[in-house]
This record gives sequence, C-alpha cells and structure tokens, in this order.
Amino acid sequence: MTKQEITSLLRTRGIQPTQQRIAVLDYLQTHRTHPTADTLYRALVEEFPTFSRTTVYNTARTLAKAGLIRVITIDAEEQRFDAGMEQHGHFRCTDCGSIFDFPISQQAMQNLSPASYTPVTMEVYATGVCPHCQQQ
Amino acid sequence: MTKQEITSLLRTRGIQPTQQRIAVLDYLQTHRTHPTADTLYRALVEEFPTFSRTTVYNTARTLAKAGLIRVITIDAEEQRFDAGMEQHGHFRCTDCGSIFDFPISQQAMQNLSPASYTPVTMEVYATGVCPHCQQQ
DNA sequence: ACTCAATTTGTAATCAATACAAAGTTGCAA
DNA sequence: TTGCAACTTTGTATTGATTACAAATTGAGT
Repeated sequence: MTKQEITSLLRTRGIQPTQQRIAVLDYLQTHRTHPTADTLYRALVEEFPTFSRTTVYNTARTLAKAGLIRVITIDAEEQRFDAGMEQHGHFRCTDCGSIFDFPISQQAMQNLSPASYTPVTMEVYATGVCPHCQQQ
Repeated sequence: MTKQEITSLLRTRGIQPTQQRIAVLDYLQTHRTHPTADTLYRALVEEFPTFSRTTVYNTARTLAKAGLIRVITIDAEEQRFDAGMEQHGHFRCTDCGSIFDFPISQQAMQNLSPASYTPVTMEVYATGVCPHCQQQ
C-alpha cells in the first residue's frame, strides 16, 4: 500500500492522516514482524527525530480502534502490533521469542465462535518451539 | 478436588505440596473466575496472614510450568490464572471486564493447529460485549 | 533434633504503559 | 492569508504489575 493509499484509507475511517500515523501504519504493513512499541519507536525515530514513545501508544490505540491494526498480547511482557487484518493465528517460539503467522481456515474460525456470545474480535495464540529452534 | 487430592496431585508432578501451593490451586479450582494476582493475594491473605504477593507469582509460575493451571493474557493490563485445563476458550467483555469460559469442540481445536508448527499450548481469546451488558 | 535445600516473604527495583500539560499542527471560516 | 479552535504530538512524571534479591522460615531426610 502506498502512502497515498494509506492517507485516503485513514481519511475514510475518519482519522486525520498525520505524518506519524501514516508512518506507523506504513511500517506495520511493510514489516510483518509484530514489533513491540519500543521496536516501532526505534525504527521511526530515525525518520522523525522528534518521534515519541507516547505517540506510538496513542497512534496504535487509534489505529486499533479503527480496525486497521490489531494488538497482540501473546507475550505477557509487552504488547505487539500487527497490520495483518486477514484471518490468521500467531505462534510464539518459547526459545527465540519470535512470533509467526499461521493460516486458519474460515471454516475453522467459524467453528470456534461461542454460541452464547457475539465476539467482535477473536485471537488464536499458539506456543511452542519453532522448526528453526528445534534443529538446534 | 479435596485438599488431600491436590496434595497428591502436586506430589505426582514433583512439586512440594506446601500450604501456600495447595491453597492457591484449591482457590483456582474452586473459583473459576480467572482472578488476577492481586485478587488471589487478597483472598488468600485472609487465610495466611503472612501471605505475600511474590508467592502468588512464584506459585503461579510453578503450577503453570507443571501444567496444572494456565496463565491468561487476554487482558493486556494484567495476567490472570485459570485452573481449568480442559479445552475451552475465553471471552472478555469490554464493558464489565469479566472473563467467561466458552466450549470449543475437540474437532474445532484440532482444525486450528498450524501445519508448520507443533504447538504445546493453544489459547483462543474472544472479545466483545457479554449478553448481560448488552441488555443495559 | 540436625542439617541442607527448597520455599516464602518483604522490600527494592524494573519497566511497559498511561496521565498530563505544554508546544506544535491542522482544518476551517471569514 | 489570517486567526481561531480543535486535534495531535511530545517530554516528563507517574502508575502499577511483575521481578530481583536476600533474609527468614519451612520441610524432608538422616
């Protein structure tokens, strides 16, 4: 997605397309690494010398509320952000700490939905050792 | 589960059945309310006047490592504990903050499992407004 | 009882996240 | 363009859950 497209996307959601917001969403769309707030800050302060950690949190909350990103709490330590809005699960390696996406079929996801509630969001978190670390 | 049963359960897992550990596991098995560390502390300090918050965390980690309880991170704020080891998902109401269990069929859970990883644990978190809050 | 290791406990420290107010920016109307 | 009001960003101070740590206590085996 180009910055132009991000700008109009934000506008359609009623969010002022500020430089910082565009940069954060752009970064998350480009880097599907589920970064923490700190990682995001360190990356973007290069581009915006006055960038602030508070802005990361403010922006993330704004984008999450608008359904443009999701907040991942698979790691109890700190929250992570993901611009991948299509259906998928997250796998965290207990060895290297990396977080990987894995596909979940539409059918499998629908089967999960609890009968007595009407969930707005649904997250699937798996934990174990990733293939790479298993080889070690 | 009686305290006797909890005691031998701990023994079979190679965990010293101390008063505090028995009390924590007993509380979690009796109260399926997904309490926070603080809630657990306030409840148990009544019984053990010298009870400490640190013990809550120590004990929880020990029990979780042994597979006797699970740590729930559906709420980014603070972690919660659950002695329900059978298969189920968690629903958090964004209004009242309560967390409810909901059933997940064996089949549905197996369908989730990612092909490229071998997960050790799997959590399903749903968020929305619970029936009770929807009536308001 | 005695001893050594495991556990508990209280306090201090850590650190992610938030509160807040000042400074900066943007949109809009005249 | 100018000015104003609302919104955003930013830096600092604060909060609050969790962990580190060392002293005190408990427990198991001899």
